[in-house]
Amino acid sequence: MPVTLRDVAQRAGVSAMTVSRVVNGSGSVDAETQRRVEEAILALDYIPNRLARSLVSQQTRTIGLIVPDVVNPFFAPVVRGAETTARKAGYRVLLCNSEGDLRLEREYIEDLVAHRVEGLLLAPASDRSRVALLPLLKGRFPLVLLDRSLPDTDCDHVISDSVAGARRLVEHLIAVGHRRIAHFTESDDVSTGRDRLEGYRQALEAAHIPVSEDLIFRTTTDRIGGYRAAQLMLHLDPLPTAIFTVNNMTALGTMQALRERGLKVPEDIGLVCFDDVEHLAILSPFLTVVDQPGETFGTLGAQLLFERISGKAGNRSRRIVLQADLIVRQSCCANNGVPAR
Amino acid sequence: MPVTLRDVAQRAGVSAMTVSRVVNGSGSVDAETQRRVEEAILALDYIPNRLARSLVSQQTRTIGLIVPDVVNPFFAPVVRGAETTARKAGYRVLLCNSEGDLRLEREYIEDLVAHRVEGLLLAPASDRSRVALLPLLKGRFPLVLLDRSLPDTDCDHVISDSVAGARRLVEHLIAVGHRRIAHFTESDDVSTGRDRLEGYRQALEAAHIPVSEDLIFRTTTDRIGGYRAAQLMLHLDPLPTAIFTVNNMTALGTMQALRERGLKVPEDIGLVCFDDVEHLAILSPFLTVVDQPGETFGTLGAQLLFERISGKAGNRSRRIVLQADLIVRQSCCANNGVPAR
DNA sequence: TTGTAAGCGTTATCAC
DNA sequence: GTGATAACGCTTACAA
Repeated sequence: MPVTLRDVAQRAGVSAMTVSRVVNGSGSVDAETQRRVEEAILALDYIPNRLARSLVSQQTRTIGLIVPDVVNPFFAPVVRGAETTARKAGYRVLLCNSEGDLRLEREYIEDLVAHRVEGLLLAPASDRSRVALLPLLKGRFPLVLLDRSLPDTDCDHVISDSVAGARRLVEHLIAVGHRRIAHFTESDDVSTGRDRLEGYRQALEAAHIPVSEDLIFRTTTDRIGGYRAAQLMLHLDPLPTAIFTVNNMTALGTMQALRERGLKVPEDIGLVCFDDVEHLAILSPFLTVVDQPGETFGTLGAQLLFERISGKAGNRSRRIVLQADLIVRQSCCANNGVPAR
Repeated sequence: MPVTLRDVAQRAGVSAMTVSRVVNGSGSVDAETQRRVEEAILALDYIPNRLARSLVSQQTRTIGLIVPDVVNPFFAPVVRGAETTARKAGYRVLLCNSEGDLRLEREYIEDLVAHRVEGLLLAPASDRSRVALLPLLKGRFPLVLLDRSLPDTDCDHVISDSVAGARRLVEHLIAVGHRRIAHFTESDDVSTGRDRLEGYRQALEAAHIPVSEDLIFRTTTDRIGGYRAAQLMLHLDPLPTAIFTVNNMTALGTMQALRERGLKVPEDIGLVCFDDVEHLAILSPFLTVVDQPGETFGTLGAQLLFERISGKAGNRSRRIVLQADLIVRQSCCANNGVPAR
């Protein structure tokens, strides 16, 4: 139903090829002919069919970007960074929300490949995302992993140093006097979760504080997960004096549960987490966090990807580890002393 | 370079058509042949080229969704609602971030049309978005506007009742004793801004409070905008006792400026806004807001669009106006009395 | 049940 | 400077 090249050609009294040349500014066209063609294009509101174009040119100038949650304040800047970089390179981005769901993620991956995107940026839902990537890996499809790495998977990465970040966060808690520190983490099949748990252990061990499995709660990395973990934790006696949650949303849910119990942060219990909570610091400038440079994840990820796409990347896979910055605010009793338990 | 139907056909020792039939489950294929073809598909990791498919079938089963800011807590659920509904209908969504930029928005519109999306959901950047839509409107292209309407534009809409919402918000302020109420709004070419200003006026006039242009500040609807408007407002003497901001991000920026001046909400000054601030209420349960049902915007918008696409919609354009709910918290001195000025 | 031919809308190539 | 032709990967229509 839409207007095609032929329609324009017919109206301008020329061949399809001439119209194509005018549209693409390729080849040379007589000035008068060009004028007639342009007139026809405008009159008919002709917009070239990219499907056909891509089919023949064998390039879509499109990349895919899959994240577990566009809405999460951490991923939002990642998306922005990737999109900006892609635009500058003349590429568009197909953005997909996997909702952390493996099946949905797999569907999106196939979908994007079916669309013949030239590369894929993926923040995988979990280690098990690997299965869906196997065919791509085998075919050396341009692929860059963001935020989370995959075991036994040799491909480009942009991640941050979760071990060091978590360690510093917990060291900070210890430095201000905490010794009974709970950790809310996710199931064992997400690299960031594993690494942050490792950082937690390292910090405790370095301070000769025994690591108690009773203080480690497995949960989902959303608000509900934080809420549930906190509820479980509240049964402990004595209560921990501080909590380290695996990410921002988990911290929010935790806050909610603590609030409902009448516990105040940081007076009654300390709270720190990974990922800053954009905007939130303005309303409640107290959560001490490890802030990851989201936009940089997107920017660098896209850059790596374009190097792959253009074949400039070589055979070895690159691994970029970004620094995660500690932002100390007041959520851990740094100023008021640790509650006695 | 990717594997094609022919490659599979060759490997399975059949014609391309047979492979096509197996892939699509259309026509009838001998069980043994089918097995061989499936084996070949698996062995080669064949994924059908959707570009080619769409080109011949003349349908992409794809819709476009353009919002000014995926990250904004209001639009996030809109996106989710639209995506879920689309998926159920067997469609995928191309999600684009216009950043409120008219040029970018226009590029995305053309891009999506070039992609031959079958319909478009658009939360327009401003009244001037209309220009880019003219060709679509003329061609009766399936289009549904979200959140914001466009002047002199006859097409399907899902908006909320900004006039009534704003009126109720300001009536509430008045009811608890405020009379000197500032309003931070956007430039005049966004329908929601206009409507909320209108609601503000109506509420004041109904209470026989003169509308003072000095109390109305035009700004951008992001955090920076709120911050700047608040800084200007702080020069007023006497200060207003309450502020009504056009949306959530503006309120955040306003908070920031007030905080820097040592003004507390709601003790020193009241603050209410449109749009709830997801998650935020947990940390700081005090902002009184008009909450718009974001997800419903997306869901209904997509439904309207699919009715258009399938031709079930008829000629007249539909206009859905959603109720905007007042959520009273404690940001307007309801409990503590209005500061004397 | 299976294969052949034509064509979707565009561009690359090579004549004219 | 311009146009015919083939091809991109696939499906519809028809033939065997």
